[in-house]
Amino acid sequence: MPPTVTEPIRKRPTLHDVAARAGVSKSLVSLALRDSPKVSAASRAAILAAAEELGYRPNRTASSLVQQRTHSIGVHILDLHNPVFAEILDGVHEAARRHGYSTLLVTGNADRQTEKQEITRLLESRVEGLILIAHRLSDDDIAAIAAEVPTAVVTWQMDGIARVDSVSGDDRLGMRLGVDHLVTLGHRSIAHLSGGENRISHARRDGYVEAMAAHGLEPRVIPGGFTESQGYRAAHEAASSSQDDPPPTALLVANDLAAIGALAAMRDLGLDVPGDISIVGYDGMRLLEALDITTVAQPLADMGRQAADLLMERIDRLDRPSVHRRVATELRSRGSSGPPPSPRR
Amino acid sequence: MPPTVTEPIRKRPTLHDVAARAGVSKSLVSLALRDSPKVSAASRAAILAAAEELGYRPNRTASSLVQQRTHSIGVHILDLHNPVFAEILDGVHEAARRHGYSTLLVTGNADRQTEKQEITRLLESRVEGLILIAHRLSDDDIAAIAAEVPTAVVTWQMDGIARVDSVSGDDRLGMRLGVDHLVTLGHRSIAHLSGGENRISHARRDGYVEAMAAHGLEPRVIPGGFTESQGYRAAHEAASSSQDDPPPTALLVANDLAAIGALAAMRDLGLDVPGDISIVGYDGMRLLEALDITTVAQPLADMGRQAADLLMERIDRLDRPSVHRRVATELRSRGSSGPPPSPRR
DNA sequence: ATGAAAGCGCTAACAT
DNA sequence: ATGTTAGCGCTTTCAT
Repeated sequence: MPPTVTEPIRKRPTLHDVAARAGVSKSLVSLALRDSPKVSAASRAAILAAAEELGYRPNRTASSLVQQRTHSIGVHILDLHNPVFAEILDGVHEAARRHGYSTLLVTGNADRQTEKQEITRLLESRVEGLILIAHRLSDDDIAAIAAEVPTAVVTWQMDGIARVDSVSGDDRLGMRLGVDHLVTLGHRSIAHLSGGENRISHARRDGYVEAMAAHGLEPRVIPGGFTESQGYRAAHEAASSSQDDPPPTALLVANDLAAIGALAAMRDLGLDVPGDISIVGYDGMRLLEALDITTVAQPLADMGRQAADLLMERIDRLDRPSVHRRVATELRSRGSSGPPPSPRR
Repeated sequence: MPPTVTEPIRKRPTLHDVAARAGVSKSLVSLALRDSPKVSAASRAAILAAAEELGYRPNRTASSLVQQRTHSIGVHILDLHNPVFAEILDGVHEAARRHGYSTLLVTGNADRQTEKQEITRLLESRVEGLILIAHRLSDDDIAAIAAEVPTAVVTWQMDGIARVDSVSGDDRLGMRLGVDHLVTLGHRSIAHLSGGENRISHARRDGYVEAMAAHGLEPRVIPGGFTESQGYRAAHEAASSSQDDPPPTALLVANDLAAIGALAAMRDLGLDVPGDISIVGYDGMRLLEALDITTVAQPLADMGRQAADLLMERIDRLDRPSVHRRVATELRSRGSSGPPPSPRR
């Protein structure tokens, strides 16, 4: 059992208090605490002791104010419930730490209004750069933000906006990989469960339609979304055939989370995966390995790392031209995809 | 295509600049911007216009410094990869917003060292309160932190530490519910895949052992962890029988993520769930509904909400006695649990 | 090696 | 209703 602390939380000691106790000036304390070499060993020892005894804790708001630097970057995540974003964030954290920056993490939870508010908060906190891990803002919004602070966007390619860099996979190519995989397995009736009305979903949908056309196949897009439940509903709809419209033999889903939902729907419909119907997701989140679901994978942590690296570069050199980094997308074949059922009914 | 901004990022305008442009004093601008009633309509209009034209953005570090308040709380999350924590966080966010606080979100990603550093950062940023959504700190660490700032702990009951409140489910009861569920289905050989060496895992393990004893059954604990891969390994070990040690007919797993891994292991071993073996998770995260896995559920968002509410209360009344809130735990029966295979071999 | 003084951008107490 | 003034806690010249 730890000692029960009962004194009231007193006003925190300041540099002034430490200085008084160590019998030196404020300036010297400041230097000593930041390991300046021009402090004598004796003073340093006295100062460190005094700080320790008082439980001194530097005040970042004060130091940020005078330094005109916060040493922090803001990170906006679209939706913390999607593990994909946590994986991207790992890379961001790693790179930010490496560069000596701390991160201010916020989320709009997929609500555009909240998203803007949270970003405003970051700007008021004077972050030195901003990383948007997926977002719902318009190009104008982004341009306005980037006019205030260097910005890097992950999961979407940004072009022609000053001071904005971006990192993304190739969504069209990715969908092509997915379609090719299924066609190679023998599928011809492949439906796409879309991710809803946003840019990424549109790109993936377009990629799907193109790839189907390239194989001379008829596309079929079922409106869906990026969550398990939306995937569930869309998959349910896709697989419940009407008599004049036989169900597809494969579902290419807009993202991994929705693919999990799709799998659930097949189970509830009593369909075997991949025996009756194949399912392919998109993003490559870790969890899908355990779930044995085929997916079009992106190097998530690496995307975050690259975005943070680009941002740091830009903070140092504000007017470098915008760059976009395209990362490799690859198909990871697992147990949720296989040949179509042999007797087509 | 948005207008391409090319001017360099100039020094941000301050209150002083706005005041000069509007032809009034700094103080009046400050008042106007914060909707004080003692500003004339004319001045207010002029000030708002000037601020707009200059693209004025208040500086929170400055305002925090002078107000001696940050209007923010710190939130530490053990592991952003576990969707359980995102659900708890929803509740925290909701309550914090309601009380007019913003949140500073950090994660140690299950690394004790990083965890301490991140919390230190929060303290230096002068958060007015701290919420720990699972943690690996000692009671002494917590006591030291709480001596600086009001603290609320989620998922673990804290007792006897001044200025620390907590919200948790009843892990022993929860495990009892899990065991009872399986026993009622007819299971007698129920193994527990533990969550590793931490307090929560220990409590859940103890609860399991007690519940088994209450039914006169032999407990069997397999060391595991809180991740999918650890669940996978532990389940694999549990279900691969040696000849003198028949495999259990049910696995009661330390948390949901590990239960997903356990399910994967059964699939890879060619075992049917629940035909050959039943699986029950713990936490009640949303995703498990789609995956149709039985789990011992806690009201996650509500736990976060209550923790934030307690924290706000304590910020207002520092010396209120510590309180612990216990939330209801319930079994959600789904498709991963059923009767044991009839011919026991 | 150390200290005095100025000031970061803002708010608040006080004056008018 | 508006302006003046004095800091908040810190870093950073500039002296000594």
